[in-house]
Amino acid sequence: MEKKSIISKITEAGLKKTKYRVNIIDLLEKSNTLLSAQDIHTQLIKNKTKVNLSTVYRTLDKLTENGIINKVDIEQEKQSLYEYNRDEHHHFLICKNCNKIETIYNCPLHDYEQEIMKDSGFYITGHKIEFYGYCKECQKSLNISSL
Amino acid sequence: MEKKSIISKITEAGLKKTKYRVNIIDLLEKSNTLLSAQDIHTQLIKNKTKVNLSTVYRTLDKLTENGIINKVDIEQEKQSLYEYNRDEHHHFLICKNCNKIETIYNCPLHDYEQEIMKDSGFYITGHKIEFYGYCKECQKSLNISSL
DNA sequence: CATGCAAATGCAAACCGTTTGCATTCATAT
DNA sequence: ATATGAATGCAAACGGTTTGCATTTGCATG
Repeated sequence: MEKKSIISKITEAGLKKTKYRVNIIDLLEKSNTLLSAQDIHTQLIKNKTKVNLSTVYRTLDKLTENGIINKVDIEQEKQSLYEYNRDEHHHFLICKNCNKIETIYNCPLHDYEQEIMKDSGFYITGHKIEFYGYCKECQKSLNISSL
Repeated sequence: MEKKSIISKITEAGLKKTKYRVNIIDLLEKSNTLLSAQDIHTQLIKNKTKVNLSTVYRTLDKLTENGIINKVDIEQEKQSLYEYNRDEHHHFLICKNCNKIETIYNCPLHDYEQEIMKDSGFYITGHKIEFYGYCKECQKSLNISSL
């Protein structure tokens, strides 16, 4: 993503443009994996951007509040993870062996939610699914026959 | 559940029968809500069973490892919660207003999992769903029209 | 019933990801 | 150019959970 549109993301949210916000959005937008606050901190330091870990946390909070990024809490991960928000509903496939996290973009729950609402009276506004299992590579190395 | 069958649960798992294990299983089996380690500790103290919090944690770990209870991590809850394992596949409805957690017992994901496995090559062994929204009572108090 | 051994427990301290209070610096509206 | 509130750095606190170690307990065995 160009720097311009990163900056407009920030200002449109009513936030001040700071180098950390720009850098962190950029990092997340470019990353093809979920990143923890620590990961991001390490990356920034590596890129010669000295920054305090607590600033990273505060930045991530602000960006999450404003819908620019998503905070993702995965069951067995101790650290919260973050991703750039591309406004695409998705869920994660979590490998129990190598801990790799894959993303899937279709979701079958819409009809089912209607059904639950009718049956239970609970008004559903969102959901989260995590699938656990073994990725292609680990199936081979662990000798798991998938189908 | 009678005390006898609690004890056989413990011994069948190859664990020593201790008063804490018996009491904690009993508590969870009787509870109609999920309980945290703290909740359980408080309950035991209230029932005149002096016990250390770290023992509660160790007991819950052991019982979880042996499939007698389930550990449940809910997104915004800081503490892990525990429930007696009734071997019924289920998911939770989490009220964003009062934080009450309801349980639902049917699940539409089986067919969908087959599809994902075929499409992605990822071998799925389990999943977790959380639904967020508003329970019946909170819909009234917050004036949310559900349908 | 006595005994030995591994497992379970209590206690205090550590752990670790995250948050917070406060003084300083910075972004931006005027 | 400047004033003002927001953002940052730093160190310390927080809080749920884990751990090391000395002591106690459950239970298999004789």
